[in-house]
Order: sequence, then structure tokens, then C-alpha cells
Amino acid sequence: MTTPDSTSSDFIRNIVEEDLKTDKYQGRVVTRFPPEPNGYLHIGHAKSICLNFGVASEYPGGICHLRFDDTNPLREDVEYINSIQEDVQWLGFDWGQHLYYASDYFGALYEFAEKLILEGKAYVDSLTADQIRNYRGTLTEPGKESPYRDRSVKENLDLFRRMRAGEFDDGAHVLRARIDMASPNLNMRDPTIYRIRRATHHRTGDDWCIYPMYDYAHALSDSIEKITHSLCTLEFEDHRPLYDWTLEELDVYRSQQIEFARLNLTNTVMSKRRLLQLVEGSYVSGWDDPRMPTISGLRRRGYTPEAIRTFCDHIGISKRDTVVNMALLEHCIREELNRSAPRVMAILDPLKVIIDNYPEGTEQEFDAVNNPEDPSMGNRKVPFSREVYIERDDFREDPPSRFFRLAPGREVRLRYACYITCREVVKDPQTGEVIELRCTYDPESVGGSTPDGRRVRGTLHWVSAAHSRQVEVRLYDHLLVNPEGDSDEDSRDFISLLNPDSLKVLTNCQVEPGLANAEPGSRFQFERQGYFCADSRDSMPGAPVFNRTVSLRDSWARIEQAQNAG
RNA sequence: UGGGGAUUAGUCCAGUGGUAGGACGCCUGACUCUGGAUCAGGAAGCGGAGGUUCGAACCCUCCAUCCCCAGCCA
Repeated sequence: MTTPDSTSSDFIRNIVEEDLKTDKYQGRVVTRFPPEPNGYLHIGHAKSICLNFGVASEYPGGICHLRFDDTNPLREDVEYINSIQEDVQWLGFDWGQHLYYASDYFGALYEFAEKLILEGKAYVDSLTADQIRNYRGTLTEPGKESPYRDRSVKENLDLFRRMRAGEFDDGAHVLRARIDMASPNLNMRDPTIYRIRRATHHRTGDDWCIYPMYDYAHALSDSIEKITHSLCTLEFEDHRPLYDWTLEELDVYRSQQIEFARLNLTNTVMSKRRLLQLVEGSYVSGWDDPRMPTISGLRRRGYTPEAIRTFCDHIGISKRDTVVNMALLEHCIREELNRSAPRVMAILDPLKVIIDNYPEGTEQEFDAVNNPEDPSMGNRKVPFSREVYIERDDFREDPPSRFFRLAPGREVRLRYACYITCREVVKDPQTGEVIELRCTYDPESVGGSTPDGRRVRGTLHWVSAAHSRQVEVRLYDHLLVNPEGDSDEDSRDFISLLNPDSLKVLTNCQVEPGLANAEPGSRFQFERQGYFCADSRDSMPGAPVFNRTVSLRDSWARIEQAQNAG
């Protein structure tokens, strides 16, 4: 597996490279990640984080700021400020001293607004929100100028100062940029840049009752921080003329906005609105539910920062509106965990096997390799005795063709232990359910091979019944059955696409004794099953709960599926 | 039918005038005490039509399709 070249290029890095060549910014590269603290970060944000911090890190002296875009006190909260910082750090990025808040600039932003008014470039409008909307025109028709558009500078200044002083109710007035009501770009039809909001801000308290709008605040925040490359998503492309207008009219540092496509993933949802809907509707257990594409959800699921970064490298940066296959994310975590996760044997759906010719009351230990990919991880002892559990799915009374596992009369290997042959199938007389297998073992095969060198096709994982520990395991699958994922933002109906099998809780799993003390957050490969992570929320000392991060590739499942289909 | 963007294998990303390349996924085979991993091989693509050129994914023209914009959200 090749990891992407760290110098791998994209159109944004090409622009940065070119700007360096032409000395556009005196050799500086300063980016920023500007989340609004109104929700948890998700894998789509990770793309932006990796881009912004990544680009900055590729140049000497390059820096990336973390700036909270906290201009709307109605929707924002410190809870999110904390989780966002935790998530960015966990992903492996460091903003150093460069932690900022748009609210830090409220004073400066206010001064700039007065300057615009003084120069006749902004005015106080007293139309209602409804009226402003009607005056804006439509996509194909120009807007109409507000009757307040030609108020004198003096009157505008007076009104704006009184807005700031709290003399008016919410909605009574707004400050608008005076641009062009006939512009084909709706964002340029005298956009609102300040509105009255008598709300307590999580950082500035009640210092302000007017708050700047995104376009105005963001452009100036970038400029104040002397951001060179302001990277944002495609939907802001139409806003760039306003971004440029603001910086040019105020004659301040000219940051450059560049837009790239946001991330969409199959089989999940990505918009904050929908994520919030899942949380509030209790379709998931919270923002960090392991099924959520949030950073905290992926973390709890068992994903590593490295895997997420590798994923972001793999998907690249472009301007095409696309949907990345979830299989790529899964590939990235498998690839890493294959290298790093200790192997362990765990039976998810136990079927008891009694080895009749194994002496009763005795036991022995076998050596098991902790990670065949990394010999330095050493070996461990696994206890064995007369009764073991195997995976129910590893036995078929009537095996289909190419089924190499256990069946009546068949011989298989118990990994690291010995060969067993199935002699008898014990069923519940009522239900007909297989409840136990009577087997014999070949004493010659102890250690995993026989002197006669005969081959067995199947090797099963197992656990000694007398030594195993019962744990809870949670099997997670895609959130949505629909691979189209989030792409249809209008379908109000995505709830009906939720995968009913996205979570299966197994409470009777039997695992090797050593696993009982697994540290919360620790990751394992359950051999032949997948990668699992001890849940950091619900695990108790001595009673871990395991989340399935991702299953192993399962070629037998594919064969069987093909057989059933054909 | 106003404006802004985008069209390269099933998917994502490179390729900016000289034999279309990588990754994921998929298929074959080898190997294997994980039907894992690994290794080897394979199928699969420039939206369309014109034009410029010795030569076009790339330049020009037209067409088509998809995405975004009418918050006092970001």
C-alpha cells in the first residue's frame, strides 16, 4: 500500500505555489480553519482541517489559525468551542498561539462599519425583513432600492450609533452595504452587514446588541489576521465578489478566498442540520454515537487520527461536487489497524464444542502471535481445555460447496491449538437448534500441524469455555441504506433511509481472558472478524464493551452471496 | 429562461498540445495456522458535436447535463 506523496498537489496548492513564486504575499502562507461553534465537527470538517493546517505546514513559517466564527449568539455555545478544540487537537493539529474569535474583532468591525457609512458605502435600512426580501428581486429580475437607501451620512451614522447603543428592538433596522440592487449576483444587492440581536453572546456577554453578518465579519477577520489564502467551500463562490468588495472599499489587507468542494460520503449524512436531527430525534445516542460521521463518533468507533488524515490525503481537493465511497474510509482504518492492532480471539455468537477424547479436568496453554504483521509485538499464552466455544457461523450441518469450515465428519484446525473432527451434532429436541458439537481431536496435531503433513482447509478461532469472559459487543454498520448518502439535501425524508441494522448489540460474546481488562479506547483485531475498540463511555473496569470499528474483508461472505444469487 | 461553478473507469484524484496514470472498489490466480494480510495479473474512462493543429483530455465555438445563489444563518 502506498501512502500518498506528502508533496501531492492540488489546485489550491498550485495557487499557493504560484503566489510564492510571484511573491504575492512576501513569502507568507497563512491559512485558517474557521468553524462556527454551533455543532460538533465531522469528517467533512476534517477535510478542511487537513487542507488548511496541511498547506500551512508545507511551507517554512506557514501557520494556520483556529478562528471561531462566532457572530450569531443565538446559535452558538461554549460546549461546541470546547469540543471543536478537542477534535482538532485529536486529529493531530496545533494552532499554537493562533486561537482567535471573530468576536475579538467586534470593536474593529464596528469602526470599519462607521467608515463605510462615512464614505457613503453603507446605510441604515428600516424596512422589515419581509420587505427587504421583496425588494431584493428574484434570480431573473433586479431588485428595487430601499426608500431608506439615500439617507444622509449624518442620519445613517446617528441611527447606527443608536442601534449599537441599544435604542431599537430586534429587526427595527439593519446596516446594509450600498452596492447594486440590480446586480445579477444576489449577494451584491445591498447585503445586510449588521443586524440587531439583543442576545447574550457566549464570549462578549451583553457588550453588544448588534452583530455583524458572516460575509462582512469573515472577510475582515481574515484581513485583520493577514490570512493569505482563505479556503472555503463551493457555496461561497458567489460571495467572493462581496468578500473582495469589503476588503477593497475599506482598503485593508487583501486576503484571497479560494473555494473547494465539500466532502460527501456514501451511506451517511453530513449536514449539521441532519446530524442534529439524528441526535435530537434519538435516532442515535448522541453526537459521539459510533455511527455518526462526527470526529467524536469516529473516535469512539475506533478510528485513529492517522487513518482520518490518510483518508483526507486520498480524497484530494477539487471543485467537483462528488460523493466519496465509504469503502475508502474503511480501507484507511483497516490498513492502519492491520499494522498496529493486537490480534485476539473472540467468539461473537458462541457454539459449544466438547472434545470427547481430551482428558477431563486438564488444560494447557498455547502460544499465540499478537500480530503477524509486527513480530516485535510478541506472543501470548491462550488457555485451552476440553470445552471450547467456536463461532456458530463456522459450523454448517449441510455445508455448501467451498465451505471449508466445520461440518459433520469434517476436520478443521483450531488456531494455534489442534485439529478437531466433528463427530456428532447435538440439537435441542424441541427447536431443532444446534446446541453443541461433540468432536475429537488428534493429539498429534497439537501445535497446529501433524507429522503426516495432512492439510486442513479451515482454521477457526476459538476460546476455552472454562476460561473465557463474557462481554458485550456492538456491531455497527452504515447509518443509511442509501449509498447516495447526503447528496439530496431536499429529501426531508432521509429518516426513512436509516439502516435498521446499523447497530446490533451482542451480549453473550465469549473472549480470551486477557481481554477482560482492556483499557477503554484500546483497539484489537478479533481474528477473522474485524477491528474492535473498547468503548470509552460504557466500558466498566473488568467489563469492557467493544465497538466494531470495521469488519475484516470477508471473501467467504462474497462467495456465499454469489452462490445464493446465482 | 439572471449570475456563479463543474463535467477524465463503478467511485475519488492526477494529467494544461506529444502513447491517458494512481487510489478505492470489482474480477483471476499464487501464498497462507486469520477465507485476514501480502504478492501477481485483469476488466473498466476523457459528456456531445464542430473547429484550430502534423498531433487535442488539454486551445476555440456551440450544445447537453449536474451543482450553488432570492437569511436580519454560516
